[in-house]
Amino acid sequence: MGRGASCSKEGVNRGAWSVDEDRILYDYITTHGEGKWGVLPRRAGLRRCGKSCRLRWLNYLRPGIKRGNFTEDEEDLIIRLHKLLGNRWSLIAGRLPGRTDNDIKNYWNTKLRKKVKEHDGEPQETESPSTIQSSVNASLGASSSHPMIRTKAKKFTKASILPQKLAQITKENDPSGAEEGAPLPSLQDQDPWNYFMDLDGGEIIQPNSQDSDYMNFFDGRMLENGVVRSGAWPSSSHSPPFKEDTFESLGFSQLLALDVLDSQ
DNA sequence: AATTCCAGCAACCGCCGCGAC
DNA sequence: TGTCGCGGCGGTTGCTGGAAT
Repeated sequence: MGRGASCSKEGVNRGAWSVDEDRILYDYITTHGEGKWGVLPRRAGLRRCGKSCRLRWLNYLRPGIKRGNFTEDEEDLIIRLHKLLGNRWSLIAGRLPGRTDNDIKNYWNTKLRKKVKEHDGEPQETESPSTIQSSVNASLGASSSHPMIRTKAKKFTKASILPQKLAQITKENDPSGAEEGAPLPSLQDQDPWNYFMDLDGGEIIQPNSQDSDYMNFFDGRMLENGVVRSGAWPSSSHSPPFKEDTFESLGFSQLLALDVLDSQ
């Protein structure tokens, strides 16, 4: 393979890691902690580049790594998350404890992609044509000849959701048809995935920006770590439609912002 | 038994964002 | 404000072992 500026020094081992190298790396990190990947190989006495050490640690040596077959639940979760997030492997991995992004990416490429492809090839009986992708495309005015868009998901620890949009989707998902001004129904007894699968990231979830109207609307009262804080809902008569721990129960400690690129 | 094919997986590459200076 | 280095991420490559021929 090619070069790699940070890994091009001569005398650097490449390829599969030996048991000794693993032991050295493991001992060093358990003693000194993660980070400082650039200087780690020299200090640890490894003839590897820092990136390689980081990858080896994160994908193989790190405690708590779950290896072996994926369960059906994990498969299902990956498929759902991939539908929602696309190839944001690190984010998907964050929702599957013990699984690494590389692991999930490989599993997707070798098994799930085919599985989903076969499934999608069958006639859709229940699924609405308004998939997430199409809704995003529609919001962008994208033509059908360019079904793929490039998205960039970013992590951020504070997020806001348009309350009007949440009220709308909450109302749409409420079969009883709550009246205007009535308290928003709780999602407690509903499948929260329904909401995530309908989310239009570019519309509901606030992209990274510090000076938008959304910020002003929320008057500085934000979701923190994806959790709606009590009292943060702008309308004093409405409780947040999401339970305090709704996101956390889904495994979401963070929300996502989808920045759509090449949108013109 | 030998060879070819292919799936699975570990590792690498290049790019990008972010913080430090 | 611009530059640089580091860390993180997604795409891709290439090795390995089992299945098929």
